[in-house]
Amino acid sequence: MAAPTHDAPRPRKPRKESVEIEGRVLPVSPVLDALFYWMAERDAIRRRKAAGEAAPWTNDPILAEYKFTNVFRVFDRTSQYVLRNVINRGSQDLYETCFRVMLFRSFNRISTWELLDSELDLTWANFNYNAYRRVLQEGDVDGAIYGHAYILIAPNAYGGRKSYENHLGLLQHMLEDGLPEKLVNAACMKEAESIVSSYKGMGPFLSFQLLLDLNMTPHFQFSEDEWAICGPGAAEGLQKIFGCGVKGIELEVMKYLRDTQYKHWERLGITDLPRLHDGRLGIALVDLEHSLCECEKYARVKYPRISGKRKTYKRLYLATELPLDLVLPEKWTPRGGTSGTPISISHLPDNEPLTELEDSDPEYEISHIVREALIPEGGMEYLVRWVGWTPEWDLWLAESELRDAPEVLKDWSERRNKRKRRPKKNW
DNA sequence: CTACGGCATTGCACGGAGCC
DNA sequence: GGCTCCGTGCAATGCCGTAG
Repeated sequence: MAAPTHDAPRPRKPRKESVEIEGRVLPVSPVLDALFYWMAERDAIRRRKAAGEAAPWTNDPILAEYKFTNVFRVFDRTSQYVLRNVINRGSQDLYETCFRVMLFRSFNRISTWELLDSELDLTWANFNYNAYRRVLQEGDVDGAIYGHAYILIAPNAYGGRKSYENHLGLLQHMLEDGLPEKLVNAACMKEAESIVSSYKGMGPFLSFQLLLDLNMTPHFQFSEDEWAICGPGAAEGLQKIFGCGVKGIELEVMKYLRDTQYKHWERLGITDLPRLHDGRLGIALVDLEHSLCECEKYARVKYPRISGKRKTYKRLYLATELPLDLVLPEKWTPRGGTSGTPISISHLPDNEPLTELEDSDPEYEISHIVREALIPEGGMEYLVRWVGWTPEWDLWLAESELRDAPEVLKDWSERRNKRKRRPKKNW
């Protein structure tokens, strides 16, 4: 059987590992190992590039071919820009810093920021709705005001006709409402998120992303290892690992992954751990959330048969011409000790092994066939549903592997024939 | 009353088709 | 080969309808 893609050797049966989280027994797919492997290799690529090594920086065909963000959000291109040009430049006053960060993320596009910066004095003290509106109106000639990292919704509640007018209105309203001060007084990021989410147009996910940016400023020291919003991409990634049983307990499952990370690094023989800097090995909760989303894209290519909402991933990797010169918020770096670093890997390695389901029942029972497909080598493969397992555990099996279950094949061919007759009504 | 699903809406990058 | 046109997809949110 030829393996034309990066498809891993296919297990003949569903994997028997499972974990118990929040009282739920969740089966574990190969994407679990892919997650830890992806995080280690993606961050190793970053460090190889930063060290000035020549391309290619990886032997992994998928990481070489497709574009993925960093394990650590702060190293992504736009975050680096925000840190250098939005946060570190200009007044460090609470309202001014927050204003600049919120203005940037309103459009999330470097060229828009630079347009505004070239025309206006980007301070809250001198903010003028109409002046900003005019500049954006002129910048809108090619329709390129918004970046594409997140889909930004123009809240109609702010009286404008164009999206950017509504976003300017939202920004002005948040500042006039004293949002920076409210956030500084919030006890934790979760509380801050509920404050930001109370504004129309700011959902939990966008609020969380904004708070991560604000947390790079000197004014905030929210822990990024205690709480996170599990975005849609990360939730999808979790489902590819643990099945649909993760619904509703995403945060707890992410905490489980954070707490057991050292066990997984060791189990997989990964010694070159991802690191924010040399004083801090491993990943925090927010990095995990970020990585789960990317790993889900990786899994679309590597495990196309583990189904998800989206089937393909097309963004190709293009090597950047500029050498990497990455910066971190000053307060994050470990000069003179560990205090002040927001990411605390305080969770000790947890040596509890994955709970193995008893091997007493090694045979998996086929419930029914879901689909069939001709394979290039000739012959037929069947997508098989297992008794007691959800659709994401469906496996493609060759005809020969179904020899022990002739009644399943018979049932399938009967149902298929019935279905084939139906569309004829249209003729 | 809440919770949840489905759908509309949003801006724009990307990639393929079709044209010169 | 280079250009435009157009469809698709995205780390989202709001709203409305239905189920409980």
